Amino acid sequence: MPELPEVETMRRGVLAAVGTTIAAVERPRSKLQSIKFTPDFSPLRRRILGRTITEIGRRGKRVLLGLDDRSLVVIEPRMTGLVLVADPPNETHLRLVLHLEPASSAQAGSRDCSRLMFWDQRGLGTVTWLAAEKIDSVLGPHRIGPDALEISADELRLRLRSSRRAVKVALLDQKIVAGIGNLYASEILHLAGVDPRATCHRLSADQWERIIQSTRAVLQEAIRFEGSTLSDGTYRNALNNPGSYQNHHRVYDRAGTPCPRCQQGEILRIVQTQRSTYYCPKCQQRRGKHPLVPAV
DNA sequence: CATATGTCCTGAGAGC
DNA sequence: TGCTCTCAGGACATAT
Repeated sequence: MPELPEVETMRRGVLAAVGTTIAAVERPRSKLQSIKFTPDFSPLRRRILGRTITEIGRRGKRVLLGLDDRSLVVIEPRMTGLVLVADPPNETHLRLVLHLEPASSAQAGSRDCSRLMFWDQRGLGTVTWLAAEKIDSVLGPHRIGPDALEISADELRLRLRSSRRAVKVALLDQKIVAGIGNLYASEILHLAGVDPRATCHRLSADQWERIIQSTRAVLQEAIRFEGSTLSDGTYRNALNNPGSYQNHHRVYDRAGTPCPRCQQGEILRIVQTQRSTYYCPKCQQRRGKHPLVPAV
């Protein structure tokens, strides 16, 4: 699940690890198949053991641990991965444990962060170590687009103005804009009052402006509520507590309920490129009056 | 049995 | 025809 708001919440939740040194790297033994490490686990452990974590960042839906030799550990949660500093939901799906020590005695005892963990139920997530000189080829602008919280309406329109794809499908393309996933794409387009089936090259500058405003509003609000924990309960923040933005969803997984804005139509579920899309057929139309973007 | 929030790859078909 | 774009489908692995 983790999309930009969930990954950003994870990142903020493990910031206490900045300044600590990686004292041990453990892959808990389990009957499950290992997640994918690049390079393989043993060489990866050798590369990061003894290094100090100098910064913790985010690139789209990935958490980045910057090390003191300018190399990078990239944690990619994909469907069910979690980055944790508190005890994980269970031991079975714990995939990686970094044991941390304060780098200087000055830090000891202040903020406690003795372990940084990666937990992943389905095991589709990945952990990758990148030497400094390889970072750009994997995470550079030709591989991943601008962050969804930073891209401008003009830049987004420029990148999609000749596209024949439906706008909802295009917003999921991480090379175009990074961080939007299936859940937030529906929420963003509902707030923007744009039909998710509308073709990109037919959208007006005004519609792109509303999409950008809604992107920022929805993602920032979702971060404020620490992301969405759906009915399966999988997503947790770094302290293993659920988010609460699911209580503010307007359309996602709400087919058959009245539209919270116009109160007229029922929310519909359709399928686009094999994935669910939710929208209100009354206030998200290709043509006709577009609604005001309400304050969030 | 079908469903699930992400990403990567291959191949078929459409359209300029 | 050739090139580019788009999408279906499968894969990954687990749980409800």
